[in-house]
Amino acid sequence: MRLIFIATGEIALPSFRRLLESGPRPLALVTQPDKPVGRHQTLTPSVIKLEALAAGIPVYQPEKIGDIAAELAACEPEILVVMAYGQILRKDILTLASHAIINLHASLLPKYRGAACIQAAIDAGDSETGITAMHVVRELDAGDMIVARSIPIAADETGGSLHDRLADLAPAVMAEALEKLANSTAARIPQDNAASSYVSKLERDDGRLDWSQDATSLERRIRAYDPWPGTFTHAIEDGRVKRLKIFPAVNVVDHSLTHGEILSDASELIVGCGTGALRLLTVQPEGGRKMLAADYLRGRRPTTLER
RNA sequence: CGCGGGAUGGAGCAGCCAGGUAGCUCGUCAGGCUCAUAACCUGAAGGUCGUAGGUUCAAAUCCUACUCCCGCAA
Repeated sequence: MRLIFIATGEIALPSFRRLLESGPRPLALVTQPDKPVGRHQTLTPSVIKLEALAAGIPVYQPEKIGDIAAELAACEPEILVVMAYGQILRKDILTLASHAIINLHASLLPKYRGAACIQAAIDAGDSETGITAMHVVRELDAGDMIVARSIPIAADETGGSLHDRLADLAPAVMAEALEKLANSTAARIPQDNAASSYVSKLERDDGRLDWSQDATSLERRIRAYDPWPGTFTHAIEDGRVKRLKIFPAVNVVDHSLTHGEILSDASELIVGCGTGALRLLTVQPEGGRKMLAADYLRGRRPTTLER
C-alpha cells in the first residue's frame, strides 16, 4: 500500500515507528517546519523528522501543505495518514489519495474534537478516553469513524502520562484501520454531531487558576494541564506579585478558607477554593526552580494568592 | 546579543543600595525532657558567599568579563 505519513507531534512517533518496522513503509513524511524553541530560540526539528531522516524517508516541511500538493500527488499515494500535524488540510490535499485519507485522533469522538483533546478528557473528569481513526473531511475531526479503542484514565493521570499512553495505543488503531481499508471491510460510522464538542488549542495563559472554582475541578485541571500548558497563580511576597507555577500532585482537603486565601503558620501550603481547599505539594516560584511546597515556605512567605 | 529574576553550609532564603569577624527557617549529629513523638530544650558539625579579574587598608557587598539555573515572550 502506497502511504504518506503526515504528522508533527510526538504522539505520532510510535505509529510512525510501527510503519517503519511492519509496513507499509511510508513514501514520505510531511511535518511542520522546524520552529524556534526555548529561551534561546534554537531552531529545533521535530523528533519524528529526525526519525524519518534516520530511516531514509523523504521529509517535506512546507509552510503550508498546499505548497507541495504537486509533489505529494507525484508519489501517487493510496492512503494518507494524519496525526497531530497542526495544520488544516486544504481541499486539494483531501482528494490527493486514491483510496482514503484518515486521521488518528486522541479522543473518543465525537467528544473533544480539536487540539486539546487529551487535556480535555482529564479536565472533564472522564473515566476513559482513547484513539479514534476516522476519515478526514473539511470540518475538523468530524469525519466518519472507522475504529476506536479506549483506555481508562487513572486517578493520578496527567496530561503527559495520558499523552504517552495514547501514543502507544495509536499504532494498533492505525493498523486495524489500515487493514480494514485494505480489504474493504472498514466501517463508516457517522459522528453524532449533536453529541460533539470542540476544544481549542491551549495557550500558556489558559493555565491561570481560578481559585473560585471548586477544589476537585482545580485538582483535575492541574493534572490535565501538566506538562502543557502548566498551571500557575500569582502570589504576593513582600508586597511583590510573583508568578507561582503549580504542579501535580495536589490534595483536595477540607478547609474553611475563602478562595485564594493561604493557610499560614504551617509547613503546608493550603489554598482555599470556591468549594474545599487544595494542598499544594510541588511549586515553582518565578526565577526559582521546581521545589517542594515546604521548601518554598521556608524562605518565602506568600501572604495571598490571587483569586 | 528579545525582556526579566537568580547563584550565600544538605534544602529554602536574608544580608548587597549607604564595603569592616556570615545570619534566618529547616535538615543532620550528640545530649536532655517525655509513656511516646514528626513536639519541646541544650549543644555541635558543616560555607572557596557561581568562576576569573579589578578598585580598596578591607569585598558576599562596588566595577568588568564569563559560566550555569529560572520566569516571560516566541
